[in-house]
Amino acid sequence: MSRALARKLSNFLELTDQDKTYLDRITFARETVPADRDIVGFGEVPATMFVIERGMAIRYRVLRGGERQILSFMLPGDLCDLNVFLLKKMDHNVASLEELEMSRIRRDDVLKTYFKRPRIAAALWWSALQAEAISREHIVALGRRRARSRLAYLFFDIYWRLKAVGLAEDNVLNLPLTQAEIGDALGLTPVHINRVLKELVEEGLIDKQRGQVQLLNTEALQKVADIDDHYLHLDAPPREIASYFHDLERLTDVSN
Amino acid sequence: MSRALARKLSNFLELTDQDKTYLDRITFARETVPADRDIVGFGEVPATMFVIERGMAIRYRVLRGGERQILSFMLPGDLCDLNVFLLKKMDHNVASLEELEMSRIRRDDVLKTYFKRPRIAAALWWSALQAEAISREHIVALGRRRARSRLAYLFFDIYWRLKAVGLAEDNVLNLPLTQAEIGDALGLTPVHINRVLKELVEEGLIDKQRGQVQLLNTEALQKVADIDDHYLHLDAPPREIASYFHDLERLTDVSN
DNA sequence: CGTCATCTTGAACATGTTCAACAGTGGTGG
DNA sequence: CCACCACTGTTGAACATGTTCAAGATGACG
Repeated sequence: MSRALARKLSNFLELTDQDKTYLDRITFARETVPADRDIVGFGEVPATMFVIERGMAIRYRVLRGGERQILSFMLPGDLCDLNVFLLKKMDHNVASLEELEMSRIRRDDVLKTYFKRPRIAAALWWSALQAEAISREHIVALGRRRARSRLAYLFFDIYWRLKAVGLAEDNVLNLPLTQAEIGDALGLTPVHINRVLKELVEEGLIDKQRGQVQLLNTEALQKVADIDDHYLHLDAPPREIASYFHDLERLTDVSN
Repeated sequence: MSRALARKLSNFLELTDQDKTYLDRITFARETVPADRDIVGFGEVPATMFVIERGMAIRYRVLRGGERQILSFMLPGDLCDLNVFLLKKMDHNVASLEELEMSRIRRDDVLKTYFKRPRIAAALWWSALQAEAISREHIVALGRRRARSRLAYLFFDIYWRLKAVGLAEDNVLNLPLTQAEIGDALGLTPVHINRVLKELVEEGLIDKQRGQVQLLNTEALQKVADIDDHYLHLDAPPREIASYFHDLERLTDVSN
């Protein structure tokens, strides 16, 4: 059922057919969500975890004054949240940015995975780690980068992540965001986003049209962004860890 | 050996004497680190995880231009990182802010804990979750709050966390930070920190002297910070989760 | 074809930065 | 014990980046 999840996890380890079958079995209730709908609301106690299958979602917080801060973007294959299982209630919202498809994974099945399918659990853990690395980069961007730099960083973040799940052509990315939403992610006003975006286009660094951005000069743009492509930690885990989980799984009941 | 860790984890679940003995057994190599030393450097592959026993540390990144962004503060009982185990190399540094004591936990012992002591593993997982909630709040602060608000937020963050491990008297917190370091955490310049700090003192909201901050009017200050105290998720996990791990542990070999 | 959201642009403004100078403070060695 | 040094904190003035407010243009969609 969940092609996206398998695709994402296979960045971390090679999935056997058996693994893929297992993932198919625990993902269920695939559904289509219209654009701009809250998927999980502040204060709720989510009973299942879910996976984005198609489309883009955000996690965000709204402050008392009504300002919004987007905490992260969720792309196909991303999980939300390995975490919320232990929390009593959500401290933020999750919403669709466009029409998307998602499916669910039961809390029980996640817990069981931890003990019955250590390799897959390790891959899930890994994807949580990657999310944290992304979140660290977000903090750096908001704390210590100027507007142009934040924008460039955003493009690369999304581009590399889309690319990692095979959803971006070379130097082109779909970005179904209004300028206000970009501002909410980067801690800037829509007006300023508009201006800086215009600059980047005029300088020939990017081109844009209808929710699509083309990176015209990646080298220069990456200099503007001041990042390298290592922070995503998309490469496989250290060998010893991988083999630890592999060995462990051989000793474990994999029958269900 | 590790009083701090047990103290912290007991916020999440009741630790039996056996649990405490187990934690003692897996923490080792307690050592004292002088102030302003890198504990784990960028690019390194950490072989062990560690726990802060006494004192304060930071995780930080340095940009090409030399600007620094502090990613998080690490207080006694905090782990660094449940995460790095799966990463090939560190994408940030960890350093001591003052003289501190830390001890280590072997990678193997962490992995074994996951399968042999599910309850403790759940508590470790929980503490990783809490760290993420803190990091979400950091993003909100940097993205959508003004300087006064960020400062007030920082005081509460550290205060509540210190309080949770029994290390803060009422409305007083030790904050062994220079104004430059506060700036590096909040995405502001030292000069501006100085000015806003002065404002807060003149308004009678706080008092400060020698690395110590007193919260004089918590109600007003919390309004300035625009946060509530729920985000730390210090309360226990949902009952069903707790009992799941409890049951699981009864079926598991706890002998070593 | 009308309506709503989004985008675009200008001008005045605010918050925070930069640069620079000096004061306090703690630690070190003579 | 004092003198010196380095780091931290403090303050002012000019400046820059990004915000706010406001108005109009464009575009998507029924």
